[in-house]
Amino acid sequence: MPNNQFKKGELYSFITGKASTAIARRLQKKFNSAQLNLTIEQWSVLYHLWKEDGISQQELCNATFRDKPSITRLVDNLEKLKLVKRVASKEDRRMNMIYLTPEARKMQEASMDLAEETLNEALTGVPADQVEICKAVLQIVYDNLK
Amino acid sequence: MPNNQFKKGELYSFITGKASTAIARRLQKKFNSAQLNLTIEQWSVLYHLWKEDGISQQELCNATFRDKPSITRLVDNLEKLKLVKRVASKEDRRMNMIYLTPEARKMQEASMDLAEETLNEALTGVPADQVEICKAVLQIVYDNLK
DNA sequence: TTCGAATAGTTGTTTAACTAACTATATGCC
DNA sequence: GGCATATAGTTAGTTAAACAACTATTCGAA
Repeated sequence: MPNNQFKKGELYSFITGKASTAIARRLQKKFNSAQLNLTIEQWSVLYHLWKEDGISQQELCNATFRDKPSITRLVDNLEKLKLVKRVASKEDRRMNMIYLTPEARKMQEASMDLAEETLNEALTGVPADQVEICKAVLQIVYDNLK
Repeated sequence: MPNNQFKKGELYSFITGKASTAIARRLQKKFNSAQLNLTIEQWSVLYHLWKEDGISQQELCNATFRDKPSITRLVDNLEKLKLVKRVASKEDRRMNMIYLTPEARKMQEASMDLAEETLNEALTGVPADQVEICKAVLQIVYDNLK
């Protein structure tokens, strides 16, 4: 049952997601200024590996909401940068387990600090309770469409 | 002055914008099913031209939050699809004024209906006042980073 | 009036998303 | 055991975003 909250005139910015692209753009510039040679997409993969590495590409697909070809290419590029290694699983030879290199571990703190800084800039002037509501709405939207 | 609303553990989904990509993906599938041979990015350009055509590429850049090369290529592809025409301005020969073709005008209603339907699906179960708060927050975020 | 700066748009390069088609390995059923 | 099916990952092709470098036209100030 549609709830018809949207009129045709206001569809645009919700669909095009200009806020999140602006955040990503700002963070990318901070990475460049800090000589962190990383794209936001590569960072988003490392983000999950910093929490736990030695996971399969399929698990990275689920964590980052990307399809398999996208992860194949991101891991390709991260491997070229010597930030991760593919290791064939012994239990299931179809799987590549992805491990961080020491260089990648060194980048965690600086890049997370820049991400936190970016979000604080983005959310300046927004009351904390509205941020919470916004996060909840975006989660519901994602779940509705999954 | 940062307001430190974010802990490091919850940065991810705000930056990666998974909700808006899910919406765009859903809408793209509806376009494909309806034989509307359009990408979401092409649609986002037509969206502004339906409101007013005969505008310059620069004006399309501002309206769609894209840079000039992106609009050049989107207009290239829309021209190949015979949905728009570039017409050199008589007052300022640097400018291309972009006009819709009759075929493009025919696509307005069906595509806007699908966009509205997609948003209603996305926002099922979200109270209207929370949608308003979320829209306001995303607008502030965009303005903060602009 | 002319020359430097600003503006409008294009082209080339890299990275990435998505789809479809593909290979290789594993699983499960007969 | 052998074959159909599912799963993990790769490759190819198209579209798009971001950035830098470029051309052409216009504007503005000495």
